[in-house]
Amino acid sequence: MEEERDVKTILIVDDEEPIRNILIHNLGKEGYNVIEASDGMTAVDMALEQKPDLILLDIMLPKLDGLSVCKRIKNSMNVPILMLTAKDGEIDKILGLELGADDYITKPFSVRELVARVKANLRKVEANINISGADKGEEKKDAKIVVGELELDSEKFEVKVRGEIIDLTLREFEVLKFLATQPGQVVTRETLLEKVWGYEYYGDIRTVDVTVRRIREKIEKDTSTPQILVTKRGVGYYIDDAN
Amino acid sequence: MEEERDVKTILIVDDEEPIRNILIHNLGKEGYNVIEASDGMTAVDMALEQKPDLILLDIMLPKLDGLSVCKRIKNSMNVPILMLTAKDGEIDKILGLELGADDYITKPFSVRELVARVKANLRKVEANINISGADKGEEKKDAKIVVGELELDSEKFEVKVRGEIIDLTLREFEVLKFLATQPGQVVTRETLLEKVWGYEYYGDIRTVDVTVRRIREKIEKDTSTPQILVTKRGVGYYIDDAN
DNA sequence: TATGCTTGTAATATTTATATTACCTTTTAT
DNA sequence: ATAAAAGGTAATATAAATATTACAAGCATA
Repeated sequence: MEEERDVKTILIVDDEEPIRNILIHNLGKEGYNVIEASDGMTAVDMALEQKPDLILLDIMLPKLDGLSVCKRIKNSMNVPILMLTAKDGEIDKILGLELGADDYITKPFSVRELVARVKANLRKVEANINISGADKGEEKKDAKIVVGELELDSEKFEVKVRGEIIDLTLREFEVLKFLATQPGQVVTRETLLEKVWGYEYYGDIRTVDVTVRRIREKIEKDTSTPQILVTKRGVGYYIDDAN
Repeated sequence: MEEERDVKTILIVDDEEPIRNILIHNLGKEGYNVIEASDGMTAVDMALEQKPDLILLDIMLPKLDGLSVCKRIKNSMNVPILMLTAKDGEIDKILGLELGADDYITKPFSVRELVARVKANLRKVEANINISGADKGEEKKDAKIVVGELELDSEKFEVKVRGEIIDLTLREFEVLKFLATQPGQVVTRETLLEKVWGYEYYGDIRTVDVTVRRIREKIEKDTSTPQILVTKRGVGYYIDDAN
């Protein structure tokens, strides 16, 4: 029978001290040995030197972003990496770019859930079970979304309207994509701010209106009577799939 | 017209007077009604008595610490609480988050950021009140209501009558939805005003009639002999589910 | 560091929803 | 049948949400 192995070490990488403290406290309480880094460079160094059993990695980092950190570490060692993200759009990057992240969790996360995920990932490694973050969102493979005369390609970040390629900025693309993944469903501005801009965003709600207008300028025949990206007054916006 | 309607009240809880003053000044400037408490006990009392729309709560307090205050208040009312924390000794914050604090901000904070966070949190609450559970992703249970030849979809804010999609305004939709959730049940105008328009609404009762009429124009074959949204003379309105 | 592109902000204009009012019609009770 | 009550309607006024615009700030790139 296998005895309990020595204490597991977890490396936390986040530039916000409060977040690190939350994690240190809770994971420490669970009996893990916790080490921390506040920027990407340091994270890579610590990972290679101390060889933690698991890494919690924020995607937004100074000096070297989380995605690059993930790639570099995965390049030279096989440690489970759990990514922290602030908005839904970032999940695509994690899953799509084949960085080798093993799991992800969106902020704001419940501490209980995070601890559970950490445990699960450690367990799986120990049992040598091959896991991938993809088991969370199978349908994420839908790189292409087609709604009416709208086509989105999340891999190419390309949009076609009536067959014609349209050039959207990243922000515009993400808003359109979020709406297009659930055609007909009315989405509030608040939801868009949270899912596209990120929960940490605290700006004017009208920002959404302006972005919507810019999208419309590019995809609608007549901006004054939108046929695709439609307003539901008093509620928010939706993609009209009635066609 | 009066201007007392939606002035939001914010309770500031901090033992340092200078901090309180900064907050009072800045939030007051933004048009909020600001009340203050300098210790935990008073804070709980004031919260329960005055029912502020949002609470700014320092974690370090005399008499009763911020965490306990948070817990007590959250226990008896559902108000957004924004925790203020000093930059060191942050471990406690975790607990704050687990206790149901909605957000936190670390000292020293930028006033601009704090005001933005306050706004964001109030906005979130408001969005949830106005469009009840619409995109909270919680209970999809009552997303669709079908009564006779009437179908309501609360996610799409869409109404179908005899298969045909009808375009209702938000107010119309909410009245119809309220009635449709309890088919056959007669609802008074007063109840509708309270449930759809809101507690604090004091306006003409005729408003209901007019709204009902507009709904009828859209869903009834013949407005002079309503088959779906029916009047119960002397009482109010109801959805006829006898069909 | 200059340049162009993206994004956010704030002020204003426009559109749409909603409320209110006055008056009309129907029902009810006597 | 008639008055009183209840409800309906349409026109208009008001309020609110949204659209638009111009500009500024940020960022990356050359």
